[in-house]
Amino acid sequence: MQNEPAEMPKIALRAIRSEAGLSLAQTAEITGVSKAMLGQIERGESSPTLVTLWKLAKGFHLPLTAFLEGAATTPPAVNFPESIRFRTLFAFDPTLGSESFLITLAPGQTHISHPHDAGVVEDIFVTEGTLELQLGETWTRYSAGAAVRFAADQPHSYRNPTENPALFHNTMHYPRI
Amino acid sequence: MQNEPAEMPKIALRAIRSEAGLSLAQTAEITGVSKAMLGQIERGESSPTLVTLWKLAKGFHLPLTAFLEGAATTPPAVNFPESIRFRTLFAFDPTLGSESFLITLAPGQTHISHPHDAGVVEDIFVTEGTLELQLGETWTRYSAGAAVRFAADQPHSYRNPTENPALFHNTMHYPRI
DNA sequence: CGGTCATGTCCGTTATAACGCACAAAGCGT
DNA sequence: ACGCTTTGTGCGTTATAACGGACATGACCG
Repeated sequence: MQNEPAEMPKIALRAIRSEAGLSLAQTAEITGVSKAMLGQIERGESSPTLVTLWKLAKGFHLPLTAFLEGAATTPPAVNFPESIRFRTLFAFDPTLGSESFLITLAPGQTHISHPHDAGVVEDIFVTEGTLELQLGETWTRYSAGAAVRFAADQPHSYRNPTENPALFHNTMHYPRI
Repeated sequence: MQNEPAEMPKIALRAIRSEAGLSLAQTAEITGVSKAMLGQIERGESSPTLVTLWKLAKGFHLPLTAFLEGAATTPPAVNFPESIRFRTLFAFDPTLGSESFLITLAPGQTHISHPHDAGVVEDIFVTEGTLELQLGETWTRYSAGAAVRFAADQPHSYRNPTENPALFHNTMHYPRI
């Protein structure tokens, strides 16, 4: 089983380069990788070294993952009922070790969460409105688009200090081992 | 000009391997990369090829990004050729076995995702607009508020058939072997 | 103290990534 | 047409990634 036909990982170099409107020569200039090599990489005739990939990333001022097809991934969607306060998006799954919720916090409301087990990590992503999170003594304010990850084995609270509802994503990770 | 001291990208191989409690020989067995080469990579004496990195990722059933330390430390938002925007909310964490993105799909755009490793589960939550997900042959439409979980070890695509941008959350789970 | 096994590193050879330069094809003036 | 430029690809050489097998070290056990 082990070696799959290998489906050699393809590099998004050609797409990125043409997006930037650069020639091979120009790309060689800014990346420090030879023109010939760039061509071979684009045609899949060569499997670049990590240092070469690094040069490309630096030259284009992009993260390395921008060139890797298999690194970042994709999405889809489905229909669900609406307007809920505390909605379970994905129930706990022992194999995956996580569960996630969509939480709506009404204006002025505060929610106190008791500490979870040691090692548990919690993710917050604010999709709408503004939310304040208390960790230890300090409250921190987060607005739509903010993403926070923190250790959940400590007391923490949420509150919505605004006049509008706050909507956020909450994912709990229960680490393996 | 600029060859910056280069800050040669470091590979997290040793950490991942010891985490899994494997010897070099065992690792060579499951990845198909020779023991000697694994040692050199771990000591930074060799810059692995993309195919080699790929073998490592396959062998450990991990995404490629799990091995790249400096990959996520560059820009936060990436522009893909096809007008799809990936913003990394939480980079891959081997302990938690997950990574998550915020994805914007422009009107009329389609994005094709290659199958991931067996057992990989993908979560989608639509926060804004409408998008369609293809699993196998069938397209399904999802609107804001919809949540989907599906096996990512199959080809899948998403598209935005509307006139407005679609915004959704994407979380990848890499289950323990 | 020897064996035996496991670990990781060193060494010689082969495969191939990366280079520089030269070339063929396509574009642009004049 | 003709040069001149710019595109990308081909070719020979060099650098190095990758391999298999031998080696040194330490752990465990008689």
